[in-house]
Amino acid sequence: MEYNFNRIEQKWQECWRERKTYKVEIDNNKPKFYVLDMFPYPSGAGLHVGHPLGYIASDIYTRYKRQCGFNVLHPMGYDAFGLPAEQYAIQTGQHPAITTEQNVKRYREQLDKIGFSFDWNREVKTCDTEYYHWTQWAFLEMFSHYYNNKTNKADKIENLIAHFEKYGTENIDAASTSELSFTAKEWSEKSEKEREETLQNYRLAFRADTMVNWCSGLGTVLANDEVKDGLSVRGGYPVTQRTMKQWLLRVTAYAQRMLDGLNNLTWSESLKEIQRNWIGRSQGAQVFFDIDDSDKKLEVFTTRPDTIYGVTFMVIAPEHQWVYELTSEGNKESVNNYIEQAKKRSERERISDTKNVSGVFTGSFAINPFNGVRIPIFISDYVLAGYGTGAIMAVPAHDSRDWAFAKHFELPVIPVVEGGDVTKESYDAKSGKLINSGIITGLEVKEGVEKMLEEIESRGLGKKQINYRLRDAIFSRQRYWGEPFPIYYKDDVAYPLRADQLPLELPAIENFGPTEQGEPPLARVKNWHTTEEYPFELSTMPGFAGSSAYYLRYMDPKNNKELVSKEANEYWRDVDLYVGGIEHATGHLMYSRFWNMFLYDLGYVCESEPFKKLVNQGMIQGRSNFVYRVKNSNKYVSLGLRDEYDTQEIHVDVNIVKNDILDTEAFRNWRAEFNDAEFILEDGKYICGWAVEKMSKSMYNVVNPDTIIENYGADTLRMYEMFLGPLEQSKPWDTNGIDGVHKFLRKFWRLHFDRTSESFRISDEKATAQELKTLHKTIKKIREDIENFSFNTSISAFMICLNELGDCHKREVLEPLTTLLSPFAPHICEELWEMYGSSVSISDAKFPEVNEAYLVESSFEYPVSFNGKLRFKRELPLGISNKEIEEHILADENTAKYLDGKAPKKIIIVPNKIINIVI
RNA sequence: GCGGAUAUGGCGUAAUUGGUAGCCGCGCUAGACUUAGGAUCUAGUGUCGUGAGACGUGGGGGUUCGAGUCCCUUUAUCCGCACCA
Repeated sequence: MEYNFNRIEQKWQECWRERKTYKVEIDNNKPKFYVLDMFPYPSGAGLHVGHPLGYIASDIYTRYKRQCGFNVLHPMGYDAFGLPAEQYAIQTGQHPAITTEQNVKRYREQLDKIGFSFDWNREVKTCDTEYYHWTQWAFLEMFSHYYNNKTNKADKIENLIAHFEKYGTENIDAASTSELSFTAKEWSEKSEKEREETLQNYRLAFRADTMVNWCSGLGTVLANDEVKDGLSVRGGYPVTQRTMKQWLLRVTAYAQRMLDGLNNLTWSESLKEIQRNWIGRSQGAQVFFDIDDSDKKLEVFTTRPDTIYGVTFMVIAPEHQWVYELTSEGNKESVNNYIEQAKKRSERERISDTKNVSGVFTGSFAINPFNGVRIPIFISDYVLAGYGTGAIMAVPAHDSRDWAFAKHFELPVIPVVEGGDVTKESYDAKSGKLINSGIITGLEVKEGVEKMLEEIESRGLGKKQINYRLRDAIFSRQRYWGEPFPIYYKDDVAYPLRADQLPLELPAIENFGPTEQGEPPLARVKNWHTTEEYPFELSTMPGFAGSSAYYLRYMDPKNNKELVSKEANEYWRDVDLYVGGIEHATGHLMYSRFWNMFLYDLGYVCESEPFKKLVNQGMIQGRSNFVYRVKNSNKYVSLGLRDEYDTQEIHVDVNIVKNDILDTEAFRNWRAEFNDAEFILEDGKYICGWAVEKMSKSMYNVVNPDTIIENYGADTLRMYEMFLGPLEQSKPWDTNGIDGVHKFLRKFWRLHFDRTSESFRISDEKATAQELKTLHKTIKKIREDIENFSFNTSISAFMICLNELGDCHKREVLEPLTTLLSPFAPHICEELWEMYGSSVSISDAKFPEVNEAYLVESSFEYPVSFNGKLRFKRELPLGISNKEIEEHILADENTAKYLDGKAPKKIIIVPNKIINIVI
């Protein structure tokens, strides 16, 4: 019987659906295991062959774990709110909900064809009201909590208010936008509006005037991780800096915990490093500098307090709050000009223009607190308003940026660390002896830092401080297709809805663009207010809101009383294995950890980290094919002959090319312009050129899983995707080579059938020792490979196994082999499993165990080397002593030949490895 | 500039973790069976050499009886961050 993969796969996919084979429930008799894929954004283009790579890997692992006796949670859903559907809506008027629904349907069809073991009963869509109910709920919880640095966890805002009522800000150590100071009496005298403004300084979800990334192309603000090189990640529109009133999440409160938490996670080092860089912890000191003729003190942050004697000027950012106060009469004009210019520059210009030094003198002077020297204060955009205090003490001798600035404005450069020649360039190294440095002269840099920190604190000039690069996440988007904020305004003061008023449903609208006044689309909704007619917030939440806690919702997706029940959470706990792309390193994976830690503080979840182990699958790039058109003709020349002509390279659809050979008929039919194409062939074939490029429609290199499944079957697709190379490596998709794994499956199928009668027939004959050895070697290898996510080598192991078995039709060998193969190729194995006479799904079969007894060897073939060069091999029994081995070898006639009369200097014997004789 | 990763046949890759480099697959070559094959099967396939053999894991150096693997140095490619004080 032929291996009819189309029939088999369809049959089993239907069967699994009907029997609900992959439905999971809490089962306290079994250990749990949670395997999660990053849920997709259902885009209009559908899945290409690169998308399921991670899903296939996680599915293999899921099926394996299940056969090993775990109760495995393996859900799937859709990250359905987002920009593309909304951009499409603006262009076409088609409601994003409809577009999304269509795309979800298409995704589901494509996913189903690959044969995944998802529990679809637990499907979530972030745009479903029942789902975003809990996104809104979490937001309200953040709104009503602040971060207590003393207990190092989130605490109820009521407790903070109670403290204010009794003691004011005294003894408060809380994460805040700015440090406030007031008494209990002052608090009691505040109006309701003033109190709310004060509380916004502490809330974990809060509203503030803040410098934001404004993207006029998308008509919305963006978070830092949504901007790259001054352009929006989605769409590539330019981004400018602006001050706007926005909702933010105080993720910075959790910076240290997010940093520490990384140490206990089984994530790749590179991914952890990306998060560490993104958090960007730096330890240093806050120092106040007196300002000449003023009672103000300029606050700076420095990681090098040891270089304070080398400070020759100060620099503040153009956006610094004291810019105007520090500017003297005579400098007003130039300062104003500079600030105006700085405002106009986009983020992109500022980034690309880092080599040009620019700045302007304010006319003010600061006083160095250690040597009393009067130092000028400048304004320059190389100092960022958003980091530290927006002001720096400049040490040109030991900081390259300060050095460039000093050279440009001809400011003095005073070396304070021995080691470099500061007339040529700054000496930035953090080692050497301190010189010209008063009380710390002669100390090493490290000692100097310590000493200065003590001095700064004891003299009351400042204190030790830790700064983070991480910014609070801007949480509002001036967009329609997202979760509405459960917030209304009374007298411009934000009030939360009560939990029992949730969910606040996203109202339907018809025009999805911003209003003429530039307000968000929700401003078009007539009844967008509470029953008391207080207006709701017009912004919606960003994409990461919905994806931050979806892994919790899968545990208990239909619960309409809470995000997740205690029972479900305590059983499923956290994600044991998370598979997804590295592109979420600074976005989703940061926000999710923050969100989870917050819920952990409140006692809603029992694990502080959501994703224990994480595997980043590589990106699948496209492999484009080219034809070469002879210029000014409709002739096309094959790759090897193109040098003889003047040609033009044209992308050709990879689906009409096989093994780089063009299907010339299909090419003629591909597009009208090629209808009468002529070909200059080599060896009767048209060979195409190729290149690795991004997989995209415009390169005609998109390969759909559907096409592959039609031609080779889902099992072949699954195995080939794994065979392509190590999971974590990026690689181009190349359909060449798929025949190899397909042939393997066909061969495996044929072993179960009688050649002549074509009926299912396997023999009950006892397996030979050699066959059992091959089988158990393979079981061992496959087990190790799956645990190590080395799926490419496990496919090789299967192939080797079949090669070694040859024409073996024995049940004793083939039946365990079928189970072993079933996580990789579930359809064909289910079909065979049924023929073996089983009535249950193969996913309930026990994963084969290794019997080491079959693997025991009695002898070992030693490679014998002379001076490290292999000369011959000698088989010797196992377990004999090194002395006996030596005797055997010295007695060997080959040895005598290679020794050539000389005596060996040394004989190295590594049991079961090698024998090396040094002459 | 800082940080991370990678480099092995014509191609994708493998190597028991310091012990026979190139497993497995693609491609290619030859043969068999075929009316035919982009089907199937068999054999071969790192380079040079008729051969014995020599050379070979981006380049250079080192440690070692022995290095793809460890150390130093250098080059190239990819990724992340980037006036972060």
